[in-house]
Amino acid sequence: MKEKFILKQEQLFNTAAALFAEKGYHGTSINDLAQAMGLQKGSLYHYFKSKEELLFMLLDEYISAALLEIEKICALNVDAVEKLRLFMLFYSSFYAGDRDRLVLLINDIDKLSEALRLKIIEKERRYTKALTDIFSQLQAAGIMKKIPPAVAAFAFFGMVHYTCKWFQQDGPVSAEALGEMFLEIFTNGVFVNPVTGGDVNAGEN
Amino acid sequence: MKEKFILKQEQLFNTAAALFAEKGYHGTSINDLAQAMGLQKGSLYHYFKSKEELLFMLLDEYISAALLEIEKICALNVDAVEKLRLFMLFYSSFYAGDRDRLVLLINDIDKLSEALRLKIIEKERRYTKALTDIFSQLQAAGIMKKIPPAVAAFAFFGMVHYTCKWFQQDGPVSAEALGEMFLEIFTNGVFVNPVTGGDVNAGEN
DNA sequence: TAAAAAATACCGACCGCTCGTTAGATTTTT
DNA sequence: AAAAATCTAACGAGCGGTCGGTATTTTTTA
Repeated sequence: MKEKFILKQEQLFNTAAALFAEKGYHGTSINDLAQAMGLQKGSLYHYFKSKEELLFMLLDEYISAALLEIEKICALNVDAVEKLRLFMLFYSSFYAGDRDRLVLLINDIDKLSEALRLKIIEKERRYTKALTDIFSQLQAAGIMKKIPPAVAAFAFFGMVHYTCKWFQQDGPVSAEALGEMFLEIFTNGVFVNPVTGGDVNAGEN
Repeated sequence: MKEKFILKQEQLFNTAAALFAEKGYHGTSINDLAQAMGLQKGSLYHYFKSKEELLFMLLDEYISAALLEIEKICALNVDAVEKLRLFMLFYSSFYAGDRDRLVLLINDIDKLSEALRLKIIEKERRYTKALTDIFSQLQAAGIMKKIPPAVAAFAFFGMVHYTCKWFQQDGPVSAEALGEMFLEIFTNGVFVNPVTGGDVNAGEN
């Protein structure tokens, strides 16, 4: 039975994610982690070969799961408006749904060495491209304002990623409801009727 | 002449901010900092009494400057729409304008001990309240959709704070232009014409 | 089914190194 | 000569990681 190993490793991963998220990667010692698991630190090295590899596995597992779902959405045969809706709803609830991992992805990715970091960044790049492509399509169709797609994409990622600093899963707003709000803010804005003044280029095309 | 002291301390602060931003608070040693300043590490203790106090001073100086300006804006005798505009433009260009300090504020605030962290958080709380108050006024006036003001505020902060992960000051988009885009996205959305479907409660009031 | 063998999980001491911090001596500036 | 800035050397603690050895569990064998 390999099950036992996998099970305990998973428990270890979750504990590590929680500790890293709380005190930072460098701020959490292997000993801290061992204590939280009720083990001696030497014992942990049966589950990973180095602290850095542990961090990498946490991040990679997480981002790969997101990427899989996102590429499914992008492969759907629906128009760009609907694709954007699905993307944003999924992305919001996915990332607002696992605070610990999100904190790691935001704070500690730079603590990886070049080689490992690039593997993570490459995957990030893929779904950044997915979203900018959707924006480009929307602009080509005259539906979206001429805001640089990359700026729009990072503005959205910012809204979502920052949830790890304030959003509580057990609070009055669910992760799904939050996604709906982000979608609405991002596509139509918070104002009931458009208010002009500093408009970039609203209404053309 | 106290000038020399202040000047060198300022230089030290900027160096520390850059290193902390790059490698993290725990990832940067006093020795790293000393080398970057061309001094021995013991010598640095003429300029601060502990590493933690150094971090605190960096954060406090920065957030206090922002808060001062924000409270000026809130005290202006203009309507809420204009107040929101001024708030967002200032906030965007201020935070997108000093990447190092912003990274610290996002990543390393939790490395402070309880007592010092609370001092920073209290100031953050004040300008979070400033923005939520503006939203409440806009909603009372029927100008803004019924999105919880706190959610809207954090959505905006997220867009801005996340710039430290991608925005380059010397790139094709200036910090001011970025502020205009964020304002437009946030108030009117990226779509040219409102697209319904998942609307929270657009059009009422 | 029971003993033997193999694989797994864990311990605890230890390595070399770096950490933040301190204190006293020394150099540089005023 | 006084004051400010810097250096040197050392401290105790903690770091990530290693290793030989020991329980414990699982698998194989008879």
